[in-house]
Amino acid sequence: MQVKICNATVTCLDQLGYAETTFAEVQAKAGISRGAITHHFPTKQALVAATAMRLLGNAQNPLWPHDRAPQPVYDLIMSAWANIVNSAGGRAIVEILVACRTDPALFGMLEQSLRDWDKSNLSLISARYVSATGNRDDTELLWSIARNFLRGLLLHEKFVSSPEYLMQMMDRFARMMESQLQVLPKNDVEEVE
Amino acid sequence: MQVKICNATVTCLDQLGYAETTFAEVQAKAGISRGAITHHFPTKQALVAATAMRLLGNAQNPLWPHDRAPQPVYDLIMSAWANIVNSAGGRAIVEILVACRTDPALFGMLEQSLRDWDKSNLSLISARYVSATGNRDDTELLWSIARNFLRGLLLHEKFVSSPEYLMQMMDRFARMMESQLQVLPKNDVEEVE
DNA sequence: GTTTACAGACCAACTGTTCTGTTTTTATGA
DNA sequence: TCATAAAAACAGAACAGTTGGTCTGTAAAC
Repeated sequence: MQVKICNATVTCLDQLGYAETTFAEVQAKAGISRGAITHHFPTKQALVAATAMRLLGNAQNPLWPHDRAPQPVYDLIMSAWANIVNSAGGRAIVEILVACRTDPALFGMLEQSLRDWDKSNLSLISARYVSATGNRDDTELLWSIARNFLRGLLLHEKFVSSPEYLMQMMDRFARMMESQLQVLPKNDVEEVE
Repeated sequence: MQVKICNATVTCLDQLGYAETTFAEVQAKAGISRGAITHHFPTKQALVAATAMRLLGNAQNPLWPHDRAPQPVYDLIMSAWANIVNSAGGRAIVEILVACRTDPALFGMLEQSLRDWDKSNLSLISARYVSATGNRDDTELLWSIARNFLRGLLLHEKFVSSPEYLMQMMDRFARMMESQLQVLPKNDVEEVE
């Protein structure tokens, strides 16, 4: 049930935005009663926060499975855009991030979790890629930059002159990152908790 | 009067977000009557769209005056962050961009203007900087990337582990851009309409 | 005198939350 | 195993507060 509610919330956030994501709308989209939602999530912030946590859990990189070699930098960036950031879940996350900026209650619920996710996500990726400088902090900086660029691109998407131009931006950015990062050779991988 | 109303709207967008930017709130912040707002801007979308246009007009680069030499790439990126993107107006613009994604009425009012602004802004900057490849399209791509990164950074700002880390990201990104772009020598500048 | 600029009341629609019921599951004890 | 009590899961009505938009009234400008 909670899964069903959160999924409907993601759809609402994506299609309607944070403000228009109302209990009534989620209820209709999920095909359940009002009481079911308020029982599990007493406030709107609790509903959205729970949805965010679920999204982050799912997005904890389905992109590089443990048992296969890491993707090339270029491919990873491209598929991160297509499969994560520019997906219903990715767009929902951006709605939530924006809402956090001006909704103190929501921010309080998510601040620590988002910080932790950020750290663990960077740890995970830094274990498989390395900056041309060999510096681990630099690797994390570069991937942080990539994530922020992709999120920013989401805001620009509807105003881009053509879909091809957006792809050119992606390509140019990915090539630039490619020149700064490389896949770690397998024997150099040190497992991170 | 319209200026006063729009300024109050910017403050509201920045501090409260798009959803909480209500007529009542703008009215209170501007210290005027309800009728004054609805007279000039019959709908909320009209109010926000007018505010956006005004913001874009103001942001049409106060950063590189016509009578002085262009700033170095690094400096331009740094001051664009501090003075444009991460300002009340910049944050308001991001709120509006996000709202446009799910508010068709607002999107319709701003789509063309934002596209035009984008184009003219890139034209202006491409007249003063050039990609290492010498390709003008590449120059525009790079500056588009920069703008989207800065906007994305705005969403991340409240979740960054420390202000210093954010500055490290800025520094790293600016250095990366610096390696791809250079200021055009003065005699090469071709004026663009 | 006609249009524009402002003032402020008014209203229907909607929102988040609370609440009272009803059903289902779970825990308990003999 | 099974009765039964307690708790959790759901359903849906009710409500106070707010919102965007409209409407009438007044003053000023052209």
